[in-house]
Amino acid sequence: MVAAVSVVRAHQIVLAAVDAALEPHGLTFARFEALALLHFSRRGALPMGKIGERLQVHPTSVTNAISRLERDGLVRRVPSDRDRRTVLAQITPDGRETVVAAASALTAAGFGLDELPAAALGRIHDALLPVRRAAGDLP
Amino acid sequence: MVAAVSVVRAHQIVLAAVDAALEPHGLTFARFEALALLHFSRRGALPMGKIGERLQVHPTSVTNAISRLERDGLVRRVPSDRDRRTVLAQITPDGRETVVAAASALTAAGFGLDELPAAALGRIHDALLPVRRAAGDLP
DNA sequence: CCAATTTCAGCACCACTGATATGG
DNA sequence: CCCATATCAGTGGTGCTGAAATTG
Repeated sequence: MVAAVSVVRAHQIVLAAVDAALEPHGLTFARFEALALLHFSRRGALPMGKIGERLQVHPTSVTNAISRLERDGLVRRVPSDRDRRTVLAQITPDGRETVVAAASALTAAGFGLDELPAAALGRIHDALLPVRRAAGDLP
Repeated sequence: MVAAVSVVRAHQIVLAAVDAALEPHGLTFARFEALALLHFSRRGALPMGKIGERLQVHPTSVTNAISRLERDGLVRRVPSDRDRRTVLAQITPDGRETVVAAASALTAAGFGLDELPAAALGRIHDALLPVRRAAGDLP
């Protein structure tokens, strides 16, 4: 119980700091994740379904996030040439610019963890590994 | 960055399990927290503002959560006799019954952490302590 | 005919802002 | 007159379900 409350509380703290850092760039954490995923993908484009799979979110959430990113000109929807059912989300030059700037803002803000030494950050990551592994969040 | 993503991901996993355990009792995590806070309070009643302070949530969120708990008969709103501006949320017998049952369901579900040995849970808690301390979440 | 992919409409929840009524 | 307390209305975000269209 104590561990669960810790995780929930820590999340609120970290996410608040993350959102504050992202807000000036017009991004939420979910949308930043999607944009970063595209940025680091091979072709700068992925099928909608693949995005949901990687990010562990519902298909409709992907539709929603990508729609907003598209409205802001950070992503384009392009049809796949292999399967006419699938839609690819492709990051635009504007999108790449934004995601890089947002990432800088995040590191500058320290993710809400800026008071902590690197060793503490490592402990956090290591301690949470088994949780994520048990949930299939990691390979 | 890795630590921050770990916290966010772990939160999603834990909260999903927690919500699933709470759902049969008609509670969300936020409402469970509020109910538990009242249950363990001295008089079984606290001012709305005090609840928001302890739970680190917005005043309007408290109004919302308590309204729903009241609708379900788990809490009553009673005026304070010391300050006619303040409203006390008081847990009802039904509320106490529900919060105890929900807590059992939570421990039975293992908080989404049931695959982990106690040592791992301790490490999670300890690793996240400095985060919460830095944010003033702990005394 | 069935399955996969995406989208849409609709609902519940949470968090916030701004305005308001009441009272200290 | 100013501040505190709580509420309400409205907005944005997220996550789900159920249904639809299109294609494999």
